[in-house]
Amino acid sequence: MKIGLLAAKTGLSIQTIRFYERKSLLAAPERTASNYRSYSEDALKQLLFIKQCRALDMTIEEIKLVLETRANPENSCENVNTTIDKHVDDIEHRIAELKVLQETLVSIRSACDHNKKVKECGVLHQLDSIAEACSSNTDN
Amino acid sequence: MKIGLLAAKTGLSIQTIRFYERKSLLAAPERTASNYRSYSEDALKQLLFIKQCRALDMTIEEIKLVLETRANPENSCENVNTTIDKHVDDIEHRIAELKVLQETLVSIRSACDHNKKVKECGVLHQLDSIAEACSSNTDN
DNA sequence: TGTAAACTCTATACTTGGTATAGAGTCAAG
DNA sequence: CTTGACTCTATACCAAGTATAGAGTTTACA
Repeated sequence: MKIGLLAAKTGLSIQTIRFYERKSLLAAPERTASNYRSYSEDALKQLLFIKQCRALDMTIEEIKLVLETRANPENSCENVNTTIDKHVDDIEHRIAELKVLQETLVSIRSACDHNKKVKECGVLHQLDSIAEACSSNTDN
Repeated sequence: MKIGLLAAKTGLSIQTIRFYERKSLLAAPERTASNYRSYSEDALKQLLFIKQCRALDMTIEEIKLVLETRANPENSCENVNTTIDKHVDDIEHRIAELKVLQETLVSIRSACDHNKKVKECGVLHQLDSIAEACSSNTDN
C-alpha cells in the first residue's frame, strides 16, 4: 500500500510517517519503480504500535528502545518495564506541578472579580508583588 | 548594569535575556560605547514579572499581551483576566488527560510484574492489542 | 489520447522556549 | 602586557512534528 492509504489507516499524517522513517522508528519500505513508498501490513502494525506508545507520551527514543527490545522474543523485557515505570513517575510529578500551578492561578485570578482598569487590577498587582518577592530572594 | 549581573539577579540565563529581547518581551536596552547592553532597574522588574508569568506557564505571546495591557493604567484589564481564565482551563484539561494516561500506564504495567522474556511480557502484549483495537476502528 | 486532478517525491523552513557553540571584541587585575 | 572573565553577533540544535515549494507520477474522465 502507498503512503496515503497507510496514513488514512493509521490516522497519522503522511509527513509524520516519513518523519518516523527518518528517525528510524519505522524501517524504510520498498519502493515502486517510480520511487513511491510501498508498505506491508507489518508496517501498518508497527505504526499502530508506535502510535499507541506516543499516545502514552513516550518519546521517540524510548519507543525505539521498546521496539528494539521487542524485536527479540528471547530478550528480557526489563527495559520496557523500566520505561513504563519512569513514565508513571514523570506523569505523577507533572500532575503535582500542574495542581500547584492551578491553585496559584486560581488564587491570583480571585484578586480581580470584575473587569476593572489596569491600575486597579488585583491580578496584575499580584503578579507584580510575587515578582518582587522573588527579587529579594535572588540578590545573592 | 550589564547583562551578567542582570542574569544573576533574575536567575535567568544571559541567553534567555537576549532571547526575550529578540522576541520583544523586553525592550532593547541602552548600549555602552563598546556595545555592551546596559540595563536599568526597570528592566530588572520587567524581567521578574516575565519570569513570574513564565512560571505560571504563560506563553511568550500571552505575556506580551499582558505587558501591553499593563503599559496603560487606564486600560481595562479584561485581557489579563481572560488570559488567566484560559490557562486555568487549559491546565484543568491537561491534568485530566494526564490522569487518564496515568491510569492506562498503571494498568498496562500491571500486566508484567516480574522481569520476563519479551515473548511472555504482558506489557508488550497489551501495547500490541490496544494498537490492533485502534486498527479496526480506523478501517474507514 | 490528452489533460487535469490527485497523489507522491525530496528538501527545506517553521513552530516553542529556550540552550550551546564559534569566533571576535572588550575590560580588569596582576 | 598578557591572562582570564566578560560580552557581542550569528548560527545551530533540541522534540515532535507541520507546512511549503517545486518536481515528477498516476488516475479518471472526456
